Amino acid sequence: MRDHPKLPATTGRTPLHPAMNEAPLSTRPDPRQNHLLAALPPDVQGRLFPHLELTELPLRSLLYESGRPMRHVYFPTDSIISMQYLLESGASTALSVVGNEGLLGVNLLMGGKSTPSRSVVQGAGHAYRLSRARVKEEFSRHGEMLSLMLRYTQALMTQIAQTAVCNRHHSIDQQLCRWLLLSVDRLAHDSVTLTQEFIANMLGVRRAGVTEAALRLEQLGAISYGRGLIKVLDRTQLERLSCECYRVVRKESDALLHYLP
Amino acid sequence: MRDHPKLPATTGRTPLHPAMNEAPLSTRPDPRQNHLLAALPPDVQGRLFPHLELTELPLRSLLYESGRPMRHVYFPTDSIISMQYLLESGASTALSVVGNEGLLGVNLLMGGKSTPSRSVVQGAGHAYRLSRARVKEEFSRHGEMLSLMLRYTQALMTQIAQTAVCNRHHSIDQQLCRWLLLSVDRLAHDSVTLTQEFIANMLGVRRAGVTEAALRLEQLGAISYGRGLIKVLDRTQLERLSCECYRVVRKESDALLHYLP
DNA sequence: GTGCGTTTGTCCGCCAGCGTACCGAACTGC
DNA sequence: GCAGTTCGGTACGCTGGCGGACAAACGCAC
Repeated sequence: MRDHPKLPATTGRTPLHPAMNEAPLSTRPDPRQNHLLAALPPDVQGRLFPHLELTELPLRSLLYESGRPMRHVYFPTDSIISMQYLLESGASTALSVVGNEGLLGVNLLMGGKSTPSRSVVQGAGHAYRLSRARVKEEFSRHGEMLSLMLRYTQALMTQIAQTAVCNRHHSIDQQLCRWLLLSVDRLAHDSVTLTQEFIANMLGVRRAGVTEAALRLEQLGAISYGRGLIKVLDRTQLERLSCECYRVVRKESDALLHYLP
Repeated sequence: MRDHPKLPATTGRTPLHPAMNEAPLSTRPDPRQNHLLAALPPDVQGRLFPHLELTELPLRSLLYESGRPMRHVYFPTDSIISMQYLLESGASTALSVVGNEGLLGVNLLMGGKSTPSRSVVQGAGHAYRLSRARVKEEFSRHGEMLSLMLRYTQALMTQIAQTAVCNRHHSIDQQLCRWLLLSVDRLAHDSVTLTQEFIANMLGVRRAGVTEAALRLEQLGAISYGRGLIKVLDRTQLERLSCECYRVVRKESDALLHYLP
């Protein structure tokens, strides 16, 4: 009963499968900006890298739509994508945040064709993608690719689980901190370009609720912001204000993925 | 800030690894009561079944403790287990409900050794278990076992994700309905033996909140209950009163697992 | 530099759920 | 059959976040 209809958000404003902008090889960013791709052994890289398609991901475009067939697996390089669930009422909740530490489309890897959730670009940038067939083929070799992706899946599950916990027990302030930290961790710089409206949609709260929380964080000197740009000024403080959920997710991903080759 | 310290729940009251009660082979329940075990091809069954250990799971015992090494994968036959996260404050939230349709310990399968969550028996009964080594060995064959478990993992992720959504947007009444349905779906009969206190711990809400919700459901004729026993009288109504979260989870698991061999 | 759409700040009434506490009824053990 | 414990019902004041709405600040386009 706490549903609050929201604009159907980004649906329809942007194409479902954003045009693939294939840049000339010489100017392509290094696929190894993505930690998972970087962690693959040379022989696997040799097989896969020629098939990677560079894809431009404009803000608010959709990688996957709920229930629709998924055609590719995406490896973000400098983009950030949120998995979120859109309710019948139009409200939504973000389930996880994925950047260059991970990939999108784990279900494809696991034999599924779609998910109930959708994936929205929350930080414009790029990703490399591989077709379903190509990924399956590599998967069927049961090599390093498989075990790496499975480990990542665990980290992702932890993140989703912790979102559930956070949604039940923690204040908007704490959730905003968690979410800012998760986003900033996945960027080379320390600013997130998003409006409060968008953030409210991510967290599944009122826009006004985000305004109030952001004001408090600004007064504490943890962030500064304005018109769609949030700068993290004091990371340490943000971590202190955040709930245990952030720390749990961080610790778990570090443990599972940070000792990559 | 909405944390509300609870009794550290079942911790310490019951042994972490409940004594394994190996029944004589003749009286062992059929492992195929568990849908996943049943779905394995005969050759895999032939390899694994001799190594299955029947385990008795008393109410409130723990299969896994947060952060502690996991030694077995469990396949419930007539028991129900909840994965839940225990917060520093002592509060908790259930992330998923697992019965004879699934298994516990997916992270083991995926190369992990522990999870931040713990697993609590919420319906006494039995499960078969396999040692980590045995499972890994079978997994390394990359056969039906692997693909089956991966498909189950997807269903589990959906359940956890939907818990996150539900926690954000739906009333206690709706969550109670969802949770009762998920539990009853995993039982041969239609009663759940649990106190309101325990349910409150699962959902991460006040005990009094559960009382109020249960009263409403009883007045509507959907359930009857008393002293730790809840009977589902009108399943259809319960589904109607429940939120979309239940339906999404149900549909997704059916799609992934119901067309099993 | 004017105008308009976007973004952010603020306000108000409302309520679900919280924390806490107390009580009686039902069951258990002796 | 009595004492002690567990379980469920109820009450009360409180508050975070909701829904809705309006206005000010900002910046882009012309």
